[in-house]
Amino acid sequence: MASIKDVAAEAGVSVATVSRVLNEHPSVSADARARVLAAVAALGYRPNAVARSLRTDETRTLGLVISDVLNPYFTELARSVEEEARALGYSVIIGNADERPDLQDHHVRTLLDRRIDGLLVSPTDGGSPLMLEAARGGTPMVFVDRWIPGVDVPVVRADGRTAVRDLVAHLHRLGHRRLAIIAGPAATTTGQERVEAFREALEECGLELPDRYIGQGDFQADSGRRVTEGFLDLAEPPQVVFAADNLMALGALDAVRARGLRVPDDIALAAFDDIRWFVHTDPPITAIAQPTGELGRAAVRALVDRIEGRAPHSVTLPARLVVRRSCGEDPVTNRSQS
Amino acid sequence: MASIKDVAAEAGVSVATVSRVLNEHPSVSADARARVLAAVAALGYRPNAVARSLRTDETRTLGLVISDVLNPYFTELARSVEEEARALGYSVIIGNADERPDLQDHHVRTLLDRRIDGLLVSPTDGGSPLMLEAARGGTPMVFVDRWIPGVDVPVVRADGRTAVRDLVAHLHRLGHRRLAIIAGPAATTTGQERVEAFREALEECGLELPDRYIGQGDFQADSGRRVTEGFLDLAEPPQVVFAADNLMALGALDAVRARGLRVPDDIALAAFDDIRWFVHTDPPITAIAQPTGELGRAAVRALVDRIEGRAPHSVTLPARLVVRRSCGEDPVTNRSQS
DNA sequence: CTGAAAGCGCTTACAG
DNA sequence: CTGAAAGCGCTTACAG
Repeated sequence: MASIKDVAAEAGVSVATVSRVLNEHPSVSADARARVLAAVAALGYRPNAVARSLRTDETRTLGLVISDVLNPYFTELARSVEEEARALGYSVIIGNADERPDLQDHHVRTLLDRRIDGLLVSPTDGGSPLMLEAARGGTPMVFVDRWIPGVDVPVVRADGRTAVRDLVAHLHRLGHRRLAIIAGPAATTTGQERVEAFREALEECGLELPDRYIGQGDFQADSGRRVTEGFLDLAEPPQVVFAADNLMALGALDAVRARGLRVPDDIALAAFDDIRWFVHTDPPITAIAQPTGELGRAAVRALVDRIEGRAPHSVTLPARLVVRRSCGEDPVTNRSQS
Repeated sequence: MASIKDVAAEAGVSVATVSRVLNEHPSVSADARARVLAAVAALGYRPNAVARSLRTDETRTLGLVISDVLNPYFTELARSVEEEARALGYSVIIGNADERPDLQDHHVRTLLDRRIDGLLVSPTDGGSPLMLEAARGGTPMVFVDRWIPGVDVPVVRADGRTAVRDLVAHLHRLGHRRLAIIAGPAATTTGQERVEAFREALEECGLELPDRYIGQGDFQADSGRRVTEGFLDLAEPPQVVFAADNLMALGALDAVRARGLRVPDDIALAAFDDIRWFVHTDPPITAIAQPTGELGRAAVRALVDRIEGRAPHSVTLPARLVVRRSCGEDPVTNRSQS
């Protein structure tokens, strides 16, 4: 592959001049520029980004470590992150942690070794030594969706509290009194928050959230299935199951179906995170929708602010309830939404 | 950030010795090794992969350019690619082309500039000059899922011909005679092949595929919706719609639902590509499943073979029909499958 | 406006 | 076993 030396030789100038033309440095004569450009075209030259990065100490690359690419929520997040980054002149390398702290560390390490300019993380756990060290060690970093308390890193996330309250009010209005939740890992902020928000909302309606109605999941479908089976085995099963993410809702649906039961007649179901397929499931599923695209874009902007020396700020956006039929028919709330 | 010089100074050896320890070169004394390791730990040193790549001319990185990350098929493909690559000691950078040739070129260019060791591509179109040049210019390359004819690049893909024949036989048995297809872009191999396979299978059953029953889609949900509306507007609408990918099936479902019609009573639906949600849609959708994980792994192995100087080979794996209820009840075929 | 030269952080043939 | 040195492909302060 042609190097800058070849271009310089072909154009009859020094490599410095070639570099200046490539970087649009103003002080280059029109003649030199033309000759360089011709040589570049003739040789099909493309600058070596590796060499450039070594010299300039910037890679124009962002790392994004997410907990699970197969989760449509994160897929969409990743997509909006890449879009915004591209618009700002950055590439992004995605690391999929698969909800495994060891894999998460593997990716953080690899990304750091590659000297990415900044790191966007949705932590799988409470924060490994490596991640804490990176955050303190000056690597520009921003948390998206989930975060790690006690670390001085901006957080871009959605607040589902209001939407959860709307959901519980909706359920209460439909006559449901025994509400259960499939929780995410307690080591994640979203895992904790959604349970807390749910509990508070129940309290406002004068309802309790007994321990047997809190199932421990891990944001993956299998755990949703397992927890739901446990709920169904109870002497007094819940009337509603609220899954803290869309994959666990899928698992819950599997479990209900395997027993030959029907949603919402036998048991109601709702989920945190809305996905396109929820419109077409049997029945369509009531869900809490996050402004995913906005989150991704805001996270990139915050990170790039930090990288380029501006003050980054945390962002919290509201989530909203989308009522469908999986909790029963509600003549009051169930309008044109779908 | 500490460099190899700092480590050398701290350990009281030359940078050459540090490098040897780090690369597990055999001729290093136990004493020197111990001192270097101690210095590495003390400084929290991590080798700069950018510098190493510049020197060794290898990045241990694979590029993967896919047509649409939001398509669950490609998400799963990307995941298996990353897994296999990681197992073989490579990282992967994903570029999402969003079915746009210009974006595809953008990613290919960026990846090439970064000097990735090899490129995995599922082309969005018939092949831009850039891609053809890369293929001919010696960049190790492998096509996955889709490919570009006339280029000497190994192809790893699924052959859906048999499964499509099984599908059509199933439909015929159910009494359906007017079958339509929502095709993918003619510029993609999968877009073409699926229509051809469908047409051939129909012929075997003595059925025709008239032009009005071939709708031109682009593998995105919106096109599935639009084409399906067209079908439903026909004086004699088809009895079955076969969507050439899962997203267009989603769009078709939207369109059918918007008209207040029911699947399969008013119109039957089947899709190429199986996804988890198809079990839970209303009704569950009959689909052709690709061995996606295997495809991703085989593609990586072929690419790494090529990179490391072994002879890569093309791989074709069979797809299979998964019968559900979206085409009507079939007492013969519809057994324990789901 | 232009070029020679230094240097980014590594690896590796060469000499000892 | 070890180190000095060259060099990967760039960018950029410096001198002219």
